[in-house]
Amino acid sequence: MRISAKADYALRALIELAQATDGAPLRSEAIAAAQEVPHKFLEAILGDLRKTGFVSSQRGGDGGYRLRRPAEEIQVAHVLRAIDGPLTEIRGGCPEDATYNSSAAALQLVWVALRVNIRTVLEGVTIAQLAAGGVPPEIEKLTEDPDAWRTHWVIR
Amino acid sequence: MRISAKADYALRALIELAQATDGAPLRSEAIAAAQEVPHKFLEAILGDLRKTGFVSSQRGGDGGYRLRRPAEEIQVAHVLRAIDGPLTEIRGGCPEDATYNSSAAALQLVWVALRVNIRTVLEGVTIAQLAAGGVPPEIEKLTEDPDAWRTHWVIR
DNA sequence: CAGTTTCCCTATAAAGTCGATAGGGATCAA
DNA sequence: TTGATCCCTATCGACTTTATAGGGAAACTG
Repeated sequence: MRISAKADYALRALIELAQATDGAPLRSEAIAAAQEVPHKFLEAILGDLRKTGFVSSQRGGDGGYRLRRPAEEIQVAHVLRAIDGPLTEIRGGCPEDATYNSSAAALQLVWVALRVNIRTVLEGVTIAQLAAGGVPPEIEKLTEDPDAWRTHWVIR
Repeated sequence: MRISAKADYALRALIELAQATDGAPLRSEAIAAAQEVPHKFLEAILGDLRKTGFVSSQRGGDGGYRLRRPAEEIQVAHVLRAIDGPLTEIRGGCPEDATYNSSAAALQLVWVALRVNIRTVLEGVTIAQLAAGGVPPEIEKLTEDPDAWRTHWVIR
């Protein structure tokens, strides 16, 4: 699972917007500064988020960006799909379309099961929860094993 | 999670080798034909699998490739890491190295939990199981919900 | 030892993606 | 009208992906 810089920046921008409680919109420059992200790059990402309905924008002196949907309804998965495309892709297609000859047929089960487990996490966390500084208990539970925090290296 | 053609071909080649029970090695051409994979591309992949210790090779008239390790000990995750790199990457680094300011700190928990769930599937299936035509019951259980077989589209 | 077979190594290549940067046009509020 | 801000297009270098082509090196066969 490769999370691009673009997707990471998009999530951080949405979290920042979710934390702006007062009515005033946030300028892209302010978001970029708060999250230490290249301003012009973030501008392009905010454009994508606007086209996909996550934020609305206003130009002019008091302009900026606002969340367009309640933060409680925006799942991490929604953002990743809008920015990076499908969560799970096998050779450029979706898992249920992967076809194998009989000797490798079980591979498809692996890809479908993999997608299920990816969805459990990414559809189980909302921008509102992240903006509040946490994740749901069932997700947090997954991180409690110390091994979860260790990299498993390639065997050579 | 993006599974490249290369990784997919590598897994299918290893499954094919695991099913070759008699002592004779399998020629790359034979594997390519059985799995309908471009021969020259597969040759390069088999070279990678040899360098990473998954297979051994022999040249000459009766040459070909053999598994170098027991199929029961080769996890899908091992192959993907050797061919495609780390299972989970956030902006080019590992989840535990992702750093955020305090307002977005909870994102790291998402990435760590995500990696845990990815590992559960990919470290839970071996080449031997795939060659036998199935996956462990706890993995298969994940695929039983009909929704597991449906694509979740982007919300616009 | 010659011939055949197979692996092995290097080069090439088109297309696409990623992570930006630059410049200026469009729009809005005061 | 002015200044602020969003918005659009173009560009860029580096890298990755999915291959294809040609021939060298080694092993076995008779």
